[in-house]
Amino acid sequence: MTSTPVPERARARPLRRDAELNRQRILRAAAEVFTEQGLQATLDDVARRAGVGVGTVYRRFPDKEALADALFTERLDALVTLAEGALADPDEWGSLVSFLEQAGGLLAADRGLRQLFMFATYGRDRVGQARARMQPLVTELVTRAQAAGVVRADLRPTDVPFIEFMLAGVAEYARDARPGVWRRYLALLLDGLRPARAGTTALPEPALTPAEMEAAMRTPPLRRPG
Amino acid sequence: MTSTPVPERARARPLRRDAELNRQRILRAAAEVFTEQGLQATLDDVARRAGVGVGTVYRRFPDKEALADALFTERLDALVTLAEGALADPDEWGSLVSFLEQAGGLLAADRGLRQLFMFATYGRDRVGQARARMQPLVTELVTRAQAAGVVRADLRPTDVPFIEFMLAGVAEYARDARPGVWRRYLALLLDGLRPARAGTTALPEPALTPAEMEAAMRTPPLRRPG
Amino acid sequence: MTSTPVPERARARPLRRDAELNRQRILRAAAEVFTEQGLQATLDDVARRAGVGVGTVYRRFPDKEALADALFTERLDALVTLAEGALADPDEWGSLVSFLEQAGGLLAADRGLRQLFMFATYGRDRVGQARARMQPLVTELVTRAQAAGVVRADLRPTDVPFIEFMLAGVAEYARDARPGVWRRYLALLLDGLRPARAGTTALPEPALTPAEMEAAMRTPPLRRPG
Amino acid sequence: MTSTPVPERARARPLRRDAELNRQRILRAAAEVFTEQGLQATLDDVARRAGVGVGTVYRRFPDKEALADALFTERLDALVTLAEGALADPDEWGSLVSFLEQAGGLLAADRGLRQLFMFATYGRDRVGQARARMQPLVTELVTRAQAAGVVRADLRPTDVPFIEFMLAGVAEYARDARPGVWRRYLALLLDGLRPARAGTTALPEPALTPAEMEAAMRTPPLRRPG
DNA sequence: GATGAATGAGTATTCATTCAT
DNA sequence: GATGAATGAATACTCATTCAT
Repeated sequence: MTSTPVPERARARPLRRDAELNRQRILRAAAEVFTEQGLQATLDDVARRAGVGVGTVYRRFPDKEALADALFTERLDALVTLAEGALADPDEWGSLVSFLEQAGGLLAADRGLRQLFMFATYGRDRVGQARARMQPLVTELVTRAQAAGVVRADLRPTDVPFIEFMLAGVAEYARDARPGVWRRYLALLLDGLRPARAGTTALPEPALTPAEMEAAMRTPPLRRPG
Repeated sequence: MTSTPVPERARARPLRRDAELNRQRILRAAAEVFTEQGLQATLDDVARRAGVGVGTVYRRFPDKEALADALFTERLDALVTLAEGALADPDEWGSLVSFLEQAGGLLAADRGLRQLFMFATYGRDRVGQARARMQPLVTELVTRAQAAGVVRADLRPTDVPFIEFMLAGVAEYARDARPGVWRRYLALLLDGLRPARAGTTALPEPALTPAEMEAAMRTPPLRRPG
Repeated sequence: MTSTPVPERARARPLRRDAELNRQRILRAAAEVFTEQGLQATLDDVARRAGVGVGTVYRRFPDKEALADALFTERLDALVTLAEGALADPDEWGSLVSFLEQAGGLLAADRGLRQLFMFATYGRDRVGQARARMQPLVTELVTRAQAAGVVRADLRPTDVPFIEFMLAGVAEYARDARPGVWRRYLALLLDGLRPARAGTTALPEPALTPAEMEAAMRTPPLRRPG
Repeated sequence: MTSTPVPERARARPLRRDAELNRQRILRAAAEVFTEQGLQATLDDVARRAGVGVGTVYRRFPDKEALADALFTERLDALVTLAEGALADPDEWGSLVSFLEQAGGLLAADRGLRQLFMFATYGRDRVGQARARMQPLVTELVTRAQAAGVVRADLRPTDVPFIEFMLAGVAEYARDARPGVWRRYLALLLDGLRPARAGTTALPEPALTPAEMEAAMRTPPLRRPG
């Protein structure tokens, strides 16, 4: 913070130290602002919170979408970390549960992220990449649990993100009335994840394939048609 | 007052024929447009689609909110009808399932309705009324199933709308990639609704009370949903 | 008030009994509505108050301006009547005073009329005709008083309407705070109208000629230039 | 804080040069446009005249009211200056006359200002402040003249603004036909202001108290002035 | 004739994005 | 590089006026 405030600047690409600093500031500000107000927050809001000019925001991120995108990526990175942590836990069932819980916690705390998930006009681009990194981890989490017989056999890795979407739906609706209820519904879902027993129905409709998952992400934002 | 100084004024609704027709056209158009684009659609869009001028839309509905409201009411009425139909079915489990399925179908088909549910700036007022009419029906549906021992004892009537919210979350995300997957997750949830067995966890976090449900509806939402 | 309120209807033109009735109703309604809300009142407001449809208003008056115009004329007719009454009074000073007072009272009671006077976008057309009828009366009032030596010699008949405009200005500003203050300023003006004494300045700037008065009335309403 | 990690941020107003220039341009344009068209002029009109985009106008002034307000303030400041100048003149009568004349000139030249005074939807807040600054000056002007015996004893300081309103009324009506006639009526009024003589009536109706003056300003005015 | 439904240009305001300093 | 000023298309809503019934 004190020394070498200005970068080495030898190679072309890497941002100057202070530029990178600004980038971080903006991302942090955007996270806060979007978390509080949702995605309709103004870029001026973000800039003000970050203590920079709007121009600076635009220098770092081509447009609002890109900023949301970057944020999205960051959050997904957090999810990846969570998944990695979960995998490190040898408890097949417990690790899955804890992953879903922590992911739910992230989603419940962040309105902007929920909007991105549910009505994303922004940010779908980078998701693919992040999801790609997630996928093997989640797959491992799921198959390992299935191998241990603690999770129903017809669960698919792509079901996991959808479980999160469901929790996001709950969290959004109850956001003020009772921010924590999503845990109730996670419990319900967890019971549904257990191995088949009497009365269990096989899951109809196959899960989305990874390719479909991709496609879902790329769905055009649905702006005005005319 | 005696000699008819004023011509025939007083027939309750003379030209109402075409006016009502237009009202229907507008509602139909709004349904389509909101379904496709969500609530950020312009009233001009609606008017264009209906083939009328904006002024006509405003003549019928004081503002955008009122239009969404009317639409919402219509849909919620449909839900009420669904619940009534379900109650008429003596099969305790089947009726609940069929209700959830049909409600899911409605939600899945209508992006505007989903937004209304989740990010609504509009229409929360009427939801209360509709929910009020729903509540006894849903309560009956749930308690009857519990009495018959086909549903877990700790399920509460206010859980039902949340199940719908979850399905809405799924439907929104997969809306183009695979509009029907929500059925897969309904199945998962249904398995979770079954009576407690080994491995079932008691639901943590109490369900929302009806009062909290009310409060959730009245939560000041975001201004623009996108 | 009781007999023959409606014209003989023999020739082609005169309105049907009920049509004329409607015309009166509309004028009465307009008077009320404009008095209360000023000229920005909607023609729908007027129609509603009159208990007729807007279409009827438009059948009787080509546009809003014409309606305001007609109203204006009506009021000016009242002024004419006032002037006639004043002339009947042999008291040269008293009659002038009483005319100004009554005219002031009319103006003070009617916001629409004040607006018409002060910012008229409407109604200037017919004023000419009414003013034409007024002029000889007012002229007589003034010259008679001058002949009797009770009014300053340089007062001109066209000054009279301007005295009204001034009172209108006062009345508008104090309309709620103290509706009656205009009388205070009328008194001030009356003192100014007295014959010249020591300290009296001759009036600079000639009064408007009748032709200029005409012109003032015809001043284009000053809408948007582009 | 030591090594300037952030580039020069903090110079109180860097580019303000051109911004301030634009602000001036906008105010000037608004003055013109409002003067010509009155307050119903569009902010687009103002922007067009100023040669800037509407957005720029909105960047400088939160809304139309604020712009009118700023303009109003400027003008009222001019009035205050006028009053100060008048007080500096030792001639008790002449200074009062010259103040009324100059104020009349301002009002006569500016249709927007007249509307603001008489039908203002805007700007009433600041008027209060300006009036507050004016009041002691005007009071001094009046009482000094009364002490010198050159003005009638029953004149009150709150009469002064009303004299202006009267002149505004005249000026508005004759604005095109003869912009200068208001001087004629000022002369008339001035004669009325002279000390009581034979034939002078005591002013009926007390003048407005300062509190009533305040109240008059706060009167909810008409929405659109035309 | 009367009615009130329909029309659409017009108004204030917002906000993503560009660009001169 | 950073700043924040400028831009203008877009949006919800109003109201004078026209016209089908």
